[in-house]
Amino acid sequence: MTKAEKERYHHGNLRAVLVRIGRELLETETKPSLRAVARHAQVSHGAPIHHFPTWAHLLAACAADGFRELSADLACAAQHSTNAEKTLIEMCLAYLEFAKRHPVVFRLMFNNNAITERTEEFLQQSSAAYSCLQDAVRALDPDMSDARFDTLINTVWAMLHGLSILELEDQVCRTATPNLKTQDFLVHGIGQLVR
Amino acid sequence: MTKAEKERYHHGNLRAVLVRIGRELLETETKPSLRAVARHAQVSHGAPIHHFPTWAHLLAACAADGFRELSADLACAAQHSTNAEKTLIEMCLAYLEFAKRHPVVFRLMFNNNAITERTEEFLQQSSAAYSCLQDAVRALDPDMSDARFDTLINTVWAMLHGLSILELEDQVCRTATPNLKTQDFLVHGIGQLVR
DNA sequence: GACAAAACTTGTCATTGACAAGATTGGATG
DNA sequence: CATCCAATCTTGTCAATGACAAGTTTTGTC
Repeated sequence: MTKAEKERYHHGNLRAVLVRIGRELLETETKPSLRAVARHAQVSHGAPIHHFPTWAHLLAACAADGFRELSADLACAAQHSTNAEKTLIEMCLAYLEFAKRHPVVFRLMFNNNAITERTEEFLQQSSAAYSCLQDAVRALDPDMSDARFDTLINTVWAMLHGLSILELEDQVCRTATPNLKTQDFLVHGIGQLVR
Repeated sequence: MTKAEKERYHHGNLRAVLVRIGRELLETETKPSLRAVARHAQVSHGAPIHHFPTWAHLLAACAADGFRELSADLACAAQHSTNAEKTLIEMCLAYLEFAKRHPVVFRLMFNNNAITERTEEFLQQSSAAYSCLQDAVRALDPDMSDARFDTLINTVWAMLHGLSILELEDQVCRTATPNLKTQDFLVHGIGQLVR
């Protein structure tokens, strides 16, 4: 049986479809809801409950899916670099790009006001993404002390995430002419931290 | 007429009370709502509408109130320092403390997923708070170039805000023993940026 | 081929945000 | 001081939502 387009009672793929549509509606609609997701998926309003007991669980799944995609982007950005510092910079730029490409889901992923259900899947995917960044920082100097590592990972991630939010909320300060790019601030800031 | 406890038809102070209760419910309840705020304020469910046309407007007012308080905290932190760098550090620590003290409102203030109504009051209070930080950065060297200023303000704010979020979401990495404090990371990071 | 579990539908309920119409109050004006 | 108007508040209503329950269809397993 092809899982493709058969109009059958058992959707067979509903969970993944709900997450995909959920992410779409989050980005495009002002008032996404479980029922709206169900309508777009062409199923009844009660169908999603078997995959997501509450709306919060679907949100957590959308966020987890975002982390999955982010991890992939980070891994992809890392694979073409020669030295460790360039790798880290590339990953940071990929992170920033992800934020700009999926603003709503990005905000959701890191907002514990919205993520009220910290699903197993959510925790797993979120820490997997963190691991990518941690590995890249550790690679700067495999022999660094624990204290140095803590300092680096926390300051780098803070800089990276903070600047992504600034960019997202359109609050990057630009008084100089010609304007400096957000990427410039990011590369400069990370560069200062890792030295 | 004392505006204090008179049980009267015209509340007289309702707008401020709604914001206060709104902020309280945001921090304590899992499912705050316009009607719940009205109940706690002992007014009918229709009363808030004359002060806040929609729930989003009340959220914006709560966020604006948060920015107001943040500005006060920043100003207070700044007034007892001698040199510009120490002043900036003190303000950063106050910012972090504010985030820890009001986690939900803090997340709200900087989350444009939730703030769908960018009220005049909200924009005003938010940029007022930014101004505090900008002034402190400018004071590091009143003669710095625009490019230098842009770089500093954006990296400092990114570090500060990013680390506050890390702390809030309990994702500060601590592998070293004894554990380093979040404040240590912050002071160290800011120190590296301003030199 | 039967049967149990999973997936989906339909129906229902309390709650919510938003709106409308009416009641009450305070203050400005004469 | 009397009047009147606008602001404030109440009550009632409606569609939409999340959550749940009960019933129906399908899948897969023995």
